[in-house]
Amino acid sequence: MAAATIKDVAREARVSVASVSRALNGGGGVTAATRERIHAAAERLQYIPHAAARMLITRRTHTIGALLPDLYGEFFSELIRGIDLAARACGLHLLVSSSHGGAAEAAAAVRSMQGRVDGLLILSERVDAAFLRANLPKALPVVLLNSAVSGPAFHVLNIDNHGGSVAMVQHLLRAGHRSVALIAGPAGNFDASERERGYREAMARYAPRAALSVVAGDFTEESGYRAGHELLARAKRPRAVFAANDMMAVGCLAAFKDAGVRVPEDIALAGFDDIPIARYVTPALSTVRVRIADFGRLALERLAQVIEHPGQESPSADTLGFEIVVRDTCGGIKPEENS
Amino acid sequence: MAAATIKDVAREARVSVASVSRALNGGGGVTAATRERIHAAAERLQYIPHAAARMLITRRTHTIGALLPDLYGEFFSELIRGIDLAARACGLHLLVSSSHGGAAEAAAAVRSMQGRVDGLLILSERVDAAFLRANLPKALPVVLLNSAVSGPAFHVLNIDNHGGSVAMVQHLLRAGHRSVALIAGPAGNFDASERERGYREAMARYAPRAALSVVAGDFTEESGYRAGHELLARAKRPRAVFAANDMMAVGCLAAFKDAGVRVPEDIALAGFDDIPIARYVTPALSTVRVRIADFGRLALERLAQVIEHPGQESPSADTLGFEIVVRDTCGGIKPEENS
DNA sequence: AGCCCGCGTGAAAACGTTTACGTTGGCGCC
DNA sequence: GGCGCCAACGTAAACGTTTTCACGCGGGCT
Repeated sequence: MAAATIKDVAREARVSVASVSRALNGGGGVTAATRERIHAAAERLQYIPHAAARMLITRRTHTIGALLPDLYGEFFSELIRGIDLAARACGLHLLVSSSHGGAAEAAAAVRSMQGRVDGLLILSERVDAAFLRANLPKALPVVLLNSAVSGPAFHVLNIDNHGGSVAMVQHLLRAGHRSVALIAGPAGNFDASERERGYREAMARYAPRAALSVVAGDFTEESGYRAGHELLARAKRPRAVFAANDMMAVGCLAAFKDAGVRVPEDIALAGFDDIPIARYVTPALSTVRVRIADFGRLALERLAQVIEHPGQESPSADTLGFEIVVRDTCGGIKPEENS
Repeated sequence: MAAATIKDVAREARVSVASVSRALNGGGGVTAATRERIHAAAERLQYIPHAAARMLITRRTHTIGALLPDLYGEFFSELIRGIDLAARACGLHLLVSSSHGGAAEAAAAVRSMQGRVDGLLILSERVDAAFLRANLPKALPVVLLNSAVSGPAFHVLNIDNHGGSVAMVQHLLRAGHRSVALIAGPAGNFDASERERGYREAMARYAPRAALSVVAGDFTEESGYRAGHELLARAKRPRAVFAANDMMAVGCLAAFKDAGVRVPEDIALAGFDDIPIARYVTPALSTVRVRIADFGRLALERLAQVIEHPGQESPSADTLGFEIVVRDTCGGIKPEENS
């Protein structure tokens, strides 16, 4: 017993396939009685329209693709969660594809998604304007996440990396820490470079005489752990450390603990993102909160809009706000937690 | 300029569409010279076969669907990561759908994936044998993850929840802790109940005189935090706590810290899963390691096999092994970490 | 009473592939 | 030199929808 087709339903309901299609999709053009009969027949036969056939004629897949980096850590978990929730709400399916190391892999991923999706959500360091123009059909709606690509050609949704960094560094300085070091993110990563820019700018503005101190990281806990040890080994330890994301902050915290350095008494620490575990490490991590799931939701909703009204929406670059969340690792005055 | 179709390529290469199809897909039936010409034409036109049209005739989507619970926490992040990696390796796309609260939602999700996927990976408490028989076409390959469904009807891949629990409880007892409490997972969850079963069995076997002590949780950090406080409030505190997953263990650890209870000196603690952050909390969390990404990979590879050889593979229930990872929270003798 | 309009319905084209089946041409074999 | 066979290639059907168009028919208008 192969799956029932629209023809079977038509025969069962003693109407033409056209009427079946109309009854099931478009509201109009069918008498209430026949619609009833058709629905009953469809029900009886457990009819489910063949998605591919529909895509073929409709040119709509009701699917959006998400191009992501290696899905490591809670950031992406939350991001996908937000996207997926919103997608379900919009009646869209979600096709994910991650871990394209090089531009070539990313290009392959984009190409293989061609025709399977109505639009693309892209979060990738490898992707710039040239890449997009080379690999994407003009018509395919795209929303870029945390991308350096700017200008009026593409829809972009960013986290306020720069603003968040400035605010956090400022907060650390205000809390009385004279020297603030940065554990930077991977080179070439947009978020990382923006956060570093914020750090440098805030230091220049609010602590112009303090020495800058930057140690490399790659957004993983392990790199944060290594960076923590590296900072401790330096001739003059900083009084505070700002990690460019929470995972590195968590790794760094572990390094400090291993070395017997107290946080925040000996060294203060802050992260970026406010991933769920941030509040459960000890001491609880002060961080720059960005509502990651909301970020994903917003991105998808924006994409859905663009898909719905193609060309109509003029490309815009939105930026998602942040909050400074003061917990236990950054020392100084601590207002009550704003949950 | 709409996308190029196979006809355009045929015209450009001065052959029929059939030859184009043969040249690009099947190896045989075309002269080397014409194949060359066709490839050149396809290249020139940037031809990408229309996925839907191909699906329609081929009845293969080259896509697998993953039905998951609410994607909260690192467990799912890792799981999806493993699945996605393996999918790419197999040349398959990944359609994810999460957060089906009730059976009705799950059914809707399954139905809407009908025809869009060649097979399904299902990890859901709501799904049992009856559900599957009611909502799935017989022909659709399925691999069940961590499912109570057994018997020869379905392919199942499980984590050794029971074995891991027994081993960890045994380890805690061997380390000298006389009383071990359990922070249980959500009711109705298969992993949760199996882990609880393991706890009870191990206690009965290795500490038959010790009182059992179980407090409810739901696999989130927050529930672990609450459970931690609840345990401390009890008349007689346990000497060790076994949390049914790492997230709850992390939450519980935070609760103990907040209450000034030292781990492991005052109370030992262990978790389950070995999510990435487990080693970065302080003290580092002892836990039952299951290689989550591998779990996802294995599941996908199994599904790919079933898809490739339909009906041929006889349903089997595999169980993934575990390791006890002794870090700092469980006290007692601590061998060097086996990374 | 005739006309036209609109509504419900059916027939058929179209979407872009794959593939079964013919058709050609060239070549070896008798 | 004719016969048949095989390889290369073309023709057309098929996949399951949606949608356009035509058709018939009833009723309100002039």
